[in-house]
Amino acid sequence: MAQGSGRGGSSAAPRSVDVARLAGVSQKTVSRVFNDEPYVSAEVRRRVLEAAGQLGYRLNNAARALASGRTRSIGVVTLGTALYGPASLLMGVERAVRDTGYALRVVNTMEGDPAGVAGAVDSLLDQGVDGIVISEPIDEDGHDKDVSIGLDVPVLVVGAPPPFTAPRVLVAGVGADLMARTATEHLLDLGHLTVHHLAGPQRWYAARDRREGWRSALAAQGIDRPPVVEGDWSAASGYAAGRELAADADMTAVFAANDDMAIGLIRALTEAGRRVPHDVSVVGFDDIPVAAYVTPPLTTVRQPFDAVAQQGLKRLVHCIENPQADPLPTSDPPVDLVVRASTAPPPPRTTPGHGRRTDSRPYGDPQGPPPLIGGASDPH
Amino acid sequence: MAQGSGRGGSSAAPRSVDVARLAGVSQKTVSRVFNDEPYVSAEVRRRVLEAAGQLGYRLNNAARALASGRTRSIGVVTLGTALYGPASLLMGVERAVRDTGYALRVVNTMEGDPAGVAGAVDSLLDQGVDGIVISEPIDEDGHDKDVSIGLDVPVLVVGAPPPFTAPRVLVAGVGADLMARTATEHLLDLGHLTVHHLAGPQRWYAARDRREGWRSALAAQGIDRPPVVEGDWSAASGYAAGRELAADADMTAVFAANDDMAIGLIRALTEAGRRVPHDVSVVGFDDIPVAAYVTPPLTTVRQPFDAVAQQGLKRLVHCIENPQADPLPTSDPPVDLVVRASTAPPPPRTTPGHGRRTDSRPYGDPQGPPPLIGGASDPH
DNA sequence: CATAGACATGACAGCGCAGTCATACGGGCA
DNA sequence: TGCCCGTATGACTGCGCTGTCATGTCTATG
Repeated sequence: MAQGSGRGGSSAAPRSVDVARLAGVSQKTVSRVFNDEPYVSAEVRRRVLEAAGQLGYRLNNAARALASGRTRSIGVVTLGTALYGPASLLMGVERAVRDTGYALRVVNTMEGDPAGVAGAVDSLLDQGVDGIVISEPIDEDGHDKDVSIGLDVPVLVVGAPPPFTAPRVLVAGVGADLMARTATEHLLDLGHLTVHHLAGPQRWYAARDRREGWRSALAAQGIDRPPVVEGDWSAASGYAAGRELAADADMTAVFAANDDMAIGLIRALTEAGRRVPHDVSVVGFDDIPVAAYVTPPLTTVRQPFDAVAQQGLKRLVHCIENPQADPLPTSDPPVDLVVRASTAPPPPRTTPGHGRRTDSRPYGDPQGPPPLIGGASDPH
Repeated sequence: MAQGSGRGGSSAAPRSVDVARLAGVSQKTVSRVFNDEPYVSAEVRRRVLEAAGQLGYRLNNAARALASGRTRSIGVVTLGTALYGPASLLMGVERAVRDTGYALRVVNTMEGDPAGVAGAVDSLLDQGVDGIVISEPIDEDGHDKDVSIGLDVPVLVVGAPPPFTAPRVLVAGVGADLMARTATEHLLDLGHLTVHHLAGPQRWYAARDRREGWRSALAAQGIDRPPVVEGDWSAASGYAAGRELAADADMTAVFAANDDMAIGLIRALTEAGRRVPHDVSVVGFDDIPVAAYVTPPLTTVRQPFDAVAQQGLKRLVHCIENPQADPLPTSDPPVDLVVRASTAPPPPRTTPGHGRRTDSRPYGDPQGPPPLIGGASDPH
């Protein structure tokens, strides 16, 4: 229909019949070649490929999807932010998807979007996908709690517990709780009596996870938990939190739920005369690209986005292609604490207030370990 | 085929015929309703929608694409990095695409990928898209120069000149050259005699653009250009460049092609005893989220990613849906220089070496304007 | 030498929709 | 009254591919 002109036309994308005719085989054989099906002789395969190349033939995906019932594409639901974590995860997913031979469809859920994750999933189902990846979902007002997937499409949830009612759900944890715990323990090991926590917005599962890791590290040692300060991931919110925390003279260590907030926090502390890491140690989370170069270089935790995405997608694809089979096992990603110069032992407690050192070295030149740049403890 | 079972089955996605039967209309009428075609009475439309809701019907996109020849999706080619610029642009594109009613397919080109942009475009064409957005392409060895799009699919190139041979190409500039020029002029206006440039990798058009803006600002005032130092966008490369530049005692101002490099640069200068902004002023590019909170808060240029993406997509969609019509006009995005505390007038030149001030205020407390946080000159 | 099996290919139907055309109805206008 | 046009609907076809099954050829084996 679209193309009413008779056979004579020279434009119009070539179809598999055209290739078949040119190669002197049946249309079905062309299909076999392009799907790597068995039982095609080398000679015929060669002829078909040559004819295809000559005509500039490419498989029509729509027809393929219609006939086979599979779209060979995977949908991803992401937050619509350029935040380092979500963005990195998305890139990891893209890389991983490409390896699997599937195509990628992307849909955002804007924060505050009433439709939320459910709407995004719906739109992916409309578009037609064989599997869905939900990356770091947030829990808008608790309403997303029970997103149910009507269709029998497997879902991979990354970085969150499964709040989804669906026939087949996989979970790929980035192990944020464990990593947060490691970060907190690092501070305790340095001798800090307790560790404050600058949390992310608790609507985010990722933020809750990190808080939980912090909580469990303190709980394991029977340490009381100072009140949690909550930010919104932004450096601005970290700055605001820092002004608040700076007032607490006993505060010597903070675990921030991401690097941006840690940087804002450090700035506020510095302005308030609390030196980092002299007076206060700060650990971030993410290892954003500039973390090693801010002042002081930030001790932080690096998330294995690529590894998580790759493993998760392998499992998702397995689940798509072997609907009955058991899901592949999952292995925990490694924890990677990057120790730089924003953490140090706490100041001596004999004299309350400032420590005994009165040298005038500016904050820009911390006395702790020298800035680690691309060195042994800054693997890359 | 896929489904051999007779009519009796209760699962299997409902088709438009099923809806038609239930609503007592023809299949074609259901199609009309779902495509908002004219000539459907209100009563029939209501009945169809009700039946569809009852059955949980959703249009089958593959069939639709096959029958109509349009996939209603747009492909994006991005670099596979979580760098702030590309990531923000991608998010902007996602938001904009959603508004247009198209779906989004995403493909990365990894840096160093021999196939490069051409391969990514090819894979999108394989997948079937009605339009393509190429976001901040890079020019791998100059080989990408002439990516030609065989199919008659309109292409929108963002942030680069059009190196593409295609029937229909649109360009959406982020105006990086103009912005770079503004940044450079800001430094000259402060009294700096010249401005050094820490460039991005010149394979990137974005990096070339910024260098060109810097060049033209100096050229306009007849100022000699110091040699360009080239980094790779990373803070590490900025740091390395900083060590190099710090040796040049005459150097008082640097325009860095992105914020990450600016931050690494500042760290290196600070370690070398060159205070920012006392001794050296630094301007970054991008306005990454932490830019206002590093030490010193970074003067930088904010790119209007959302505006560019939105306008570009509007034009692309127009081009898709009106193949013959003239492309929509383009308007230049606004330049947004965010002045913070990393720039100041140059030190007095009477005494070579350090300026006249000897006060011992640490760098963390710059004498320039106070850190601007969420204030008037930090609009957000 | 007959025959089962592995291999190689083709004929045919139909996936679920949108395009085209035919048809039927109702009112304004000559 | 008859005609035409705008409206509303349906029958039919085919988009380009893949699944199923039939068919044909060749080799190994009893």
